[in-house]
Amino acid sequence: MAPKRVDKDARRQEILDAAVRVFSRKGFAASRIDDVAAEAGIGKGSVYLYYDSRESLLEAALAQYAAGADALLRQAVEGDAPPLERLITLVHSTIALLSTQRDLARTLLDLWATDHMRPAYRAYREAVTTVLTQARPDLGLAHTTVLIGAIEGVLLQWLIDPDVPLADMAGPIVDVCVEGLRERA
Amino acid sequence: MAPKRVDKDARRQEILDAAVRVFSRKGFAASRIDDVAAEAGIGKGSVYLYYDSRESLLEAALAQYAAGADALLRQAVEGDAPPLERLITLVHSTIALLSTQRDLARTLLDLWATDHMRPAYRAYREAVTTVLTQARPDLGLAHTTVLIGAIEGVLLQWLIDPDVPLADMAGPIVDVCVEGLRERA
Amino acid sequence: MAPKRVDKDARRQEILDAAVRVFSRKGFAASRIDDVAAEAGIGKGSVYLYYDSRESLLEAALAQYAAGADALLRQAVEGDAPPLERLITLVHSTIALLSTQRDLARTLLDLWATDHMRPAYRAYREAVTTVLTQARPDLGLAHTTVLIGAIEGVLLQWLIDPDVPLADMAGPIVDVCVEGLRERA
Amino acid sequence: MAPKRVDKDARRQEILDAAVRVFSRKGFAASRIDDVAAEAGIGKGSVYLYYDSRESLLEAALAQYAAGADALLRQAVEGDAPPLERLITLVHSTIALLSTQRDLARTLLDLWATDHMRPAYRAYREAVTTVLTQARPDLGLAHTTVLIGAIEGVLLQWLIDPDVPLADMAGPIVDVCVEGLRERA
DNA sequence: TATGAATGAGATTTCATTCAT
DNA sequence: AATGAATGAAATCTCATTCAT
Repeated sequence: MAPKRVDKDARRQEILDAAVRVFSRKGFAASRIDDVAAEAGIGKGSVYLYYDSRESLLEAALAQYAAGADALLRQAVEGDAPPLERLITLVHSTIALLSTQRDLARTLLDLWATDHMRPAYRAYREAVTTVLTQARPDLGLAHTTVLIGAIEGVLLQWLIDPDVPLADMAGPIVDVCVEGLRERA
Repeated sequence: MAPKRVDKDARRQEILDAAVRVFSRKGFAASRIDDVAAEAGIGKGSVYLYYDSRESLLEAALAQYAAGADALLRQAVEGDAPPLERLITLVHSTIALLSTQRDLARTLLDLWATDHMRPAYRAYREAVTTVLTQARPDLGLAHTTVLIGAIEGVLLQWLIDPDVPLADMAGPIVDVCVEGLRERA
Repeated sequence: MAPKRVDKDARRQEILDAAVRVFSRKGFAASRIDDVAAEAGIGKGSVYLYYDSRESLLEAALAQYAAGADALLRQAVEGDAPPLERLITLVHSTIALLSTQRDLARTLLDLWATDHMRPAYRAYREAVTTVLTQARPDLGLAHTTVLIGAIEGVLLQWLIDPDVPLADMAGPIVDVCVEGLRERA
Repeated sequence: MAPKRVDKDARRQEILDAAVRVFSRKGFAASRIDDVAAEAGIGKGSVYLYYDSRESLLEAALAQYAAGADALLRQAVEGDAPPLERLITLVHSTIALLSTQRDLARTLLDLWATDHMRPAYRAYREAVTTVLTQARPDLGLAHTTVLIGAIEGVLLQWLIDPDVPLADMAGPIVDVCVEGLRERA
């Protein structure tokens, strides 16, 4: 029974990975169930043995990302290190998380303007705001917005142009948007 | 001789505006020609008197934005003012341009990850890079990327949450990403 | 009043001629009212001042041909000359009629397999049969069919390939299908 | 592994046969995909599993005819029998081919004046010309045209009026257009 | 469990016809 | 009388989902 379960879960994940690759290449709107099945190397009908609908594949992709992101956010908000350090860590780890999952990141971007992303996005904004406020109670929402913007905007550039060295950008972002702030203090 | 209701150019623009509003609400992929026609208050077939296809509505929206953006970029690159001032002006005017056209901006975002946006996006990046290099030859690509990222990232937040005061964000962006740089020099 | 009437009739005929040219070029099925109006150099709506519908343009074209053909058939059936001579005249004049109206002939062919052509076609077959029977009571339906076939088949070839010298084909047809018969008698 | 109902090739042929029947009844221009699907007893979308478009159904019908006709033409041109005999055989077998496929023949006629038929038609004319020239080098293009015309014209009559005994017409055509020629030699 | 043929709702697009000017 | 913008019914084609095997 147990091995059976492992197989099913593994197959479920294979299909999800295939779906995310397809979504990344063509965008969710242009991605067909046929494409996902072909990418996963299975029959089209089999996709429906693991996911209820095309839409549910999308939800599973978002949920998978949210799970990873959630851990980072919790660490940042609840950690023991000084707030500024936790903030820097969050920037680094967020970028690290995304830079290893380019297909997923592209899929997220494809949905950024839809209601699907609303919750994940809100959580992220709130966590950064919380930590930045802990670190610098004197700074306002505007600075949070700029910092978050810098992270997302750099991500955006990398998604369009893979030559943008995303993994190396955490440093400059911190230099400009966070360390710069520290210096002035 | 006299046009039945409005002249053709005006009607063309009405339809495009309606389309952009629909694209903004539902995303391009989920927008139907019926929706656009209903939004414009005309029959479905009439849309095709002014645009060849659904796709061409999209292209017209992009072209309209590109025309506005192009003027800003040219001013920034070719203007007489000192480079740093031109850069600041570009940030302010880009945000001013977009903040008055929220629906169009959302449509652009909906397409950000597609090939459609590639050219406009590249032009923008190159212009900012050019001016920033004029202003601060010592700074590298990484700083350009952060600055562009901050602008786009702030835009992104405003698109998802209209309460983000986009029109007021040019100042903080400049403070953090540009003025900060000046001080250090 | 009279000149007004003449104008209307002339315009009606202009439109019909334009329609036949368009039908000839594109086939009736692919011909649009817009095409006809453009060919006639008038507005699309004006076509409807002279013809009730697209279909009625087609009927008018057929009626016009039928009127010309009818005269030929009557001459052949009712004329005073010897039957064989009347038959030869019919072959010559039918081909003469069609060879000066290639556009109309193409339009007819486009409709050959439709119910529209049934009556005109039946009248033609009956007339030829009548005259051939008068000329050669000993010959059967099969010979009529071959003769009619030869005429139509030659026409067909000319419609597809304008280089076929239709106007010169009446002679050979008569030689083979009619004179050949006479010789044997 | 086992096909659900019939194997794909058989289903493809069923659909084509249904399409040809519909084309025959209504003409290609007036034939709807729904009609074809209904005639084949399947759903509308299923037609598209086997043919890319409405147009491709037409092309398949033409290709199917062309394949059969091609065999006849090759036999006539390359056979060992005396030329005149091969010509007579060609007339007989062409009519035999068409008389067993009335629906297909009507479809062909529906397209006679279109570019689709140009190649098949040209091949046919060339083959007849070749063989007739072998048989009677003294006869010119005009006689070929009359012979081809007689065949096609008889076919035409049968298509409009099924009572015309097409299968019995090869004899009279040969008598008039071919044997008649022999006698004179 | 796995498959892919079959389906039909729904989308895009065309165009004959109408009618306000 | 003449126009051509506007319309919407009807056609083609797509594809998520189902289900017989």
